[in-house]
Amino acid sequence: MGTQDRLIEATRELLWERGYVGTSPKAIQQHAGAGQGSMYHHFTGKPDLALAAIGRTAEEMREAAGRVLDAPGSAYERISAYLLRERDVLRGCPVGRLTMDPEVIASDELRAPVDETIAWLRERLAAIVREGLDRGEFTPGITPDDLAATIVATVQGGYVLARASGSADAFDAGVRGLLALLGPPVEPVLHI
Amino acid sequence: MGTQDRLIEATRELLWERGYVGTSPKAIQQHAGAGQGSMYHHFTGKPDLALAAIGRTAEEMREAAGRVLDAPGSAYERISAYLLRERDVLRGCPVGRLTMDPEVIASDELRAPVDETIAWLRERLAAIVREGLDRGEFTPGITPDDLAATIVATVQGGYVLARASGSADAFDAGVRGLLALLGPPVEPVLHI
DNA sequence: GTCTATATTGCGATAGAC
DNA sequence: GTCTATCGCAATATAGAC
Repeated sequence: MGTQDRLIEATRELLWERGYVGTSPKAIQQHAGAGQGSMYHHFTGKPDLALAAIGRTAEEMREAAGRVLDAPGSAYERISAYLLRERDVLRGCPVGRLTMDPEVIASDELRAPVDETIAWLRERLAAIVREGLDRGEFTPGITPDDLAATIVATVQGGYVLARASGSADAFDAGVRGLLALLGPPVEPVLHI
Repeated sequence: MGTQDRLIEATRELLWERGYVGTSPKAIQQHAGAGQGSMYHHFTGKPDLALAAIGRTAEEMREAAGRVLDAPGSAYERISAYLLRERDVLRGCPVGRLTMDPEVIASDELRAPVDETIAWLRERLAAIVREGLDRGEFTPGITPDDLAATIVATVQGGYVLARASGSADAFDAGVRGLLALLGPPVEPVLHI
């Protein structure tokens, strides 16, 4: 891994842990084992470096979520797999946490990858809900876009509850509550 | 309003807007119209001031939520009123946003009021869900503590979606999705 | 209680040698 | 490409006059 990569990786870690306003160039350099000159050679400054880091994190998140959502199974099973997927709950979501950062929100450039990632996730889940509705898995009257927003919000809010209480239990409780409302999964009618 | 009060109010605003790591003593003094000496006379330093500010915000939030949750009506109606209560969606939750702050989470003193407020809210909602279950408003099999966590998570996560997209619509969508799963409210059996 | 002065450290970046 | 030197400014206080 080259110096440039190490700088990006260090920035990703620190943005996840401390956010944008809480992350200093010096801290990044120390984590990356790189000097000042090195950092300012590869990047124009902190915003440029953050943009590269956020972009990489967003891409990784889409890949990880995509793997779960693309797996075979009923709509309920795939949503359930997404909700129950392994997570570092107490660390929170490396993308979602950036929405609480005033400087990220103030910058269209930095906010864009955050917005796009969450929008992508909502659309992906809405499509799965639509499939489930077509197959009679969910009670009719459900609006796919709304339910998709609820699913993503439950996850993002679950991190808040977990970090407030200092325990991952709160996240799990929120997920169980949502799954209980969604299920138990109705056996689909077999079209033989 | 005395200088001490103005300092606390300024800190509350800035903590809400920028979080703990993003809020400097100098910014607090400027917002409060107070000098350095004044601030360090009334408070021992930034953590002390933040503690006073967070305490007041937490108290205010419990009062506001309590007013909605204590109103008369069915469990569904009270939960619905809580979810639909007026909010400054794009500003986020002044208590929940603190969970993303590394220095708040690292300090037991600063985290305590955050933890207690969210725990109080979850317990309050769980009690209402229990009432609703007793009256047959919800499908049996629902676990009150879990559903309470889902409700709070939907709100907290709704802020994340809204801030990511730059629009309150995402928050509303998440709430609609949850209400659709919870309802439509079944007419309770009348015990005449 | 509030003010100004001062101190130390870190932030965020530029310059120029190697 | 990486290093050290330097810069101007802000963070987070302390000291002591008024």
